[in-house]
Amino acid sequence: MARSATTMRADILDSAVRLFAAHGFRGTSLQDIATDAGCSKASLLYHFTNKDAILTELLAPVGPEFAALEGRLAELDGEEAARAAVAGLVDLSLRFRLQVKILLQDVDALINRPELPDVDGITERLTDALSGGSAAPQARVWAWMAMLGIILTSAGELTLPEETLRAELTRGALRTLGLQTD
Amino acid sequence: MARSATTMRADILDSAVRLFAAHGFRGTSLQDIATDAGCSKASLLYHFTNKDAILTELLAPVGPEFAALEGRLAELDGEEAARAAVAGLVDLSLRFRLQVKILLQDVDALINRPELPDVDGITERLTDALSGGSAAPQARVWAWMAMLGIILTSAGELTLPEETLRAELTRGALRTLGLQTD
DNA sequence: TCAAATGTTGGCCGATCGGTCAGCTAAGGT
DNA sequence: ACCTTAGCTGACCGATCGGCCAACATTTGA
Repeated sequence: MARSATTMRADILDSAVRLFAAHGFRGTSLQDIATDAGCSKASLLYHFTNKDAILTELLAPVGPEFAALEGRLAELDGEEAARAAVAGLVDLSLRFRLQVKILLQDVDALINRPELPDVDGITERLTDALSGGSAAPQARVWAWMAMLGIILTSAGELTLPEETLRAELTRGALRTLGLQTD
Repeated sequence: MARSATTMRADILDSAVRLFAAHGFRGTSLQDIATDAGCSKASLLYHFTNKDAILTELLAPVGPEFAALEGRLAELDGEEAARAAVAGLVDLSLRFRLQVKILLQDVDALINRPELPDVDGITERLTDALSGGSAAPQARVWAWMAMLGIILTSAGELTLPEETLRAELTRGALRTLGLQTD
């Protein structure tokens, strides 16, 4: 018992989220995760029932956060809703960089999994909120939604400090939607 | 000899580009492509030396197009270069929807393949062109570059006519970059 | 002190992957 | 009629995948 069960699970999830984000879910083997986490492949499957369970658990915190954002947006209308949606999405994307990347790049492998966040539904409702602030057509909103998640793809390459990145993402989003920036 | 060699190769590439775009390179097996193209797996490997060769060939037309765009941009400066870069990228992304999606989502599987377009280098030079028109910081340009490619991900879901999509993508890009729109 | 519980591992399994090969069919030239 | 060639295929191969299990190590509590 080198590490406690809690520590071991955390280490495995830490390795998995980095590797899934870098090489994709299908491009990462259990052996890859085990090597990175410093244990055997069999040990992974003692702490997690299977590979999918690892993915499900590391994405678990994201679902409720999106749901909470949707709840907040439901009470707003028009431009106010759109600005809140931008702020919320920028915040979530920065706080869950790797998870958002996984959600986007492996969306095909994740679709139709009831235990995971309903990406399509979430996207649809957020699109409604973003469109509320202007007559921004479908394509413009879609474009910005996609942009937000994918820019974090280049996590390692973007050397900007987090606050600068947050400000630029917010400004770019508002501009794309046709809303005034400070 | 059901189909001529030329027809067969074209059919295989047509199946492959759709399946790679939908399920990823790693998520598509040779058997999947063969079934879709209506032939045996062995027949694929008669027409193409291996799975990589299929990928290389269906991406082949994209590289020269990007290179040509870079060439045109090299003769321009400042805002003029940025506007030309936007127009060129929108055009390429619309004309090579599926290929662009593959390039983005499977970038990890494609990196360091000398026979394929140098994604990193292309991105870097286009980023320079886009930045030329304004003081647009790194993050804003990156964000829009990513957006452009990924929006085409939702090819099937976006029901907008191509001309509307082209206009909206162009307008959104110019706005994000802080350039005036018509 | 010694089980019982917890954590860990090497070795193994069936499935699937990309890729090979001998051999089949059909068309074309002579 | 015959042979060559191009096109195509079922069967098979080695490698790798996710997952399972018996056995072993370590800690814990009575």
